[in-house]
Amino acid sequence: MKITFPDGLQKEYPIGITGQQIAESISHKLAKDALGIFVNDVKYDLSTPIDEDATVRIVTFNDEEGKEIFWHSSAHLMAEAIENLYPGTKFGVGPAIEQGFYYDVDLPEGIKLSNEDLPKIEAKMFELAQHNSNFERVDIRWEDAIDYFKKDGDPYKVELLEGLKDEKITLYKQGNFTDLCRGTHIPNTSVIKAIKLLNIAGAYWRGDANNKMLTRIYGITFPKKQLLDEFLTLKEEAEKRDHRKLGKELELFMITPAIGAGLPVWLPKGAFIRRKLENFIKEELLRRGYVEVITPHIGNLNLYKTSGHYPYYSDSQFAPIKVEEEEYLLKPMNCPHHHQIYALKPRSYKDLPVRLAEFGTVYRYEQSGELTGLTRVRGFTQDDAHIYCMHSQLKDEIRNAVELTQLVFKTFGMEVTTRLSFRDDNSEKYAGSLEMWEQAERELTEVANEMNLEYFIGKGEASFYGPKIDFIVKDALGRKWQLGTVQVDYVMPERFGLEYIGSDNQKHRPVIIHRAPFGSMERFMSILIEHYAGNFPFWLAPVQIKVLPISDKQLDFAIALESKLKELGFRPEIDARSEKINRKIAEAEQMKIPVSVIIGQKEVDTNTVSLRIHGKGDLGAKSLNDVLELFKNMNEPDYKI
RNA sequence: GCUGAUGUAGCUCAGCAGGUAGAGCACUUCCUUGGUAAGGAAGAGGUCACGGGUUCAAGUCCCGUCAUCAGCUCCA
Repeated sequence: MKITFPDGLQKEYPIGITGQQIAESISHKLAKDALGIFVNDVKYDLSTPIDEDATVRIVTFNDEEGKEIFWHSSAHLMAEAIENLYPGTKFGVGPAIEQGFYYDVDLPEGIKLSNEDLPKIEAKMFELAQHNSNFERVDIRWEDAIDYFKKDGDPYKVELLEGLKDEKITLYKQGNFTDLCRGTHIPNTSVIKAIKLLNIAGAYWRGDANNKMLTRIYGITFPKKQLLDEFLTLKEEAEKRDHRKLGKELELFMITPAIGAGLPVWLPKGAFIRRKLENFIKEELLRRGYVEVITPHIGNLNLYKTSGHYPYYSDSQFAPIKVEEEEYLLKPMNCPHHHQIYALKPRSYKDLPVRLAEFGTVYRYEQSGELTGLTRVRGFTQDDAHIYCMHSQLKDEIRNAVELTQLVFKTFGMEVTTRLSFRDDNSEKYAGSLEMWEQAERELTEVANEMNLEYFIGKGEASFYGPKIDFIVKDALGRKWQLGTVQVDYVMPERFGLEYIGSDNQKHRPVIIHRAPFGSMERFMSILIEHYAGNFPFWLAPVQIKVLPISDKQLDFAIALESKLKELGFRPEIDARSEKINRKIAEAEQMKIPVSVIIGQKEVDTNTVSLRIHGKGDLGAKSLNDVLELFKNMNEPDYKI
């Protein structure tokens, strides 16, 4: 039979040859590194015979799919180790994830694991890996599988099987451990050379908060010790970028229980950066025909009953405040307030689109276990706007909003993924008619396609009033967060009875776009801090230039320079202490200040300054004029070092 | 909210067989005026998260609360 390789090369092989044998026929190294094989794009074990002409692709740890197989098999190995150490453990699911794997386990009565137990499990895994156990695939009848796991006393596997009635059931066995698994797996445990269990946490069975909480153990493995070391180094580096750590070190923000959990307080330096971001967006809004409005932080509860936010999200809002028989809600959203502004007076089609923008602070009662730094908080400010337009204008307005969001990510050089967030089949979750939804989803998709956006579809990720385009970024620790969003809304215009007079002199419903390019200022800042690792570019840095006289003799010159820089609109700071220059430099570098200018007697005599750029080091003496010109250039958002 | 872990000086952390706290950095004062990542000395600084309990005695053991961290659930 004919086997075709990814490079187009074809070779003749006997029927029934396995992936492992094909690998061997190519090279010894490939045979050693091979973890699985794709046969006509279907994942096969290396030991499975191939019995017809096919296109194949052998995967190793260098391929994403190879890693997935490797880590999935590692999860089985961990399960084997756990069963060995804690007999009677019941097993849930144990998949590979982006970085490693986990297994959800239900430990025997009375046994609780903590991080201290992880090395013990690691050691057992390592020992079992050395046994060179093969992963054996067992095809089995559904009834027999049920029997097996019933006898084994594993209710979770039985429950999983209930959902697989009409499918082909396979078990995989390595050493003394057998698991219900669709595969595929690495040929042998011996390729797992480096093992690190990372952490341990609770996870509800099947992700349902009503179910029992199982113990989830996360780990990662590699075919080489060196790869593990690299992974751990990278992880350490990532932890240094954590915005909570940098926020404290650089004095950007604080969060204190004295004020309240999840209620961040901006310190002068953090507040400065945030204002810079706001001003950046404000200029864009002006250019794009938005007008700014300001609305209060609380509003009559009826407003939120009308919008549906109150009933829908009642358990994630702060309780209403009662004042003189009226109830008020700390606003969880800005939209209803903006709708009132739209509804203030009759609107003509000639006035549309009306684009109302506000940096609106909203308050949501997030579950205590959810709060993290600036990324998930109870009070935050959205760079919010609502665009009221005619249906004929909708797609252009969506495009404009998406472009603005893209401009943000481009300016800061952030990597984003784009998600079209659509409804799912649970109609109870959503307001409005199915036709409205289909239309809105179609329109969003059309714009996304016309703009050549690379996107994926998130079913069930829509808001209750409409679908959206969300922009998602990863933080330093690899967790995903939604930042910018553009949402189409046919529901709120109905609920608030919004209208405009068309050219036909009839009343019509406008469509609303909700959009926020940054999303939440707090969350955006958290990502921005991590993105720059605290090394803010010149135009954003709260302190741009550290003026460092070498001794008191240059103090006057330094003070004069500082005032001049201030006059020119820069943000300098002088270090006039009687400390050695090394010390002053060390501290300026540690505070990640973009530029230091060092002034010794040489500089005073020649009217120059010695320039030092953060991360680049000493650039030597420069004339004052050259330096000022450089600073002027650096002060632009698009300046690249 | 749930599971688990953690909470000691402004920061980073040590102390834990229960016998009323310690380091480095930061801070204050003094000395030093030094050319590209931390000069020296002295001093000051703590209701050991908070509230109960056990004990002759609690930072240390037990219970509760709050907060933080990891993950789950949720996220307009």
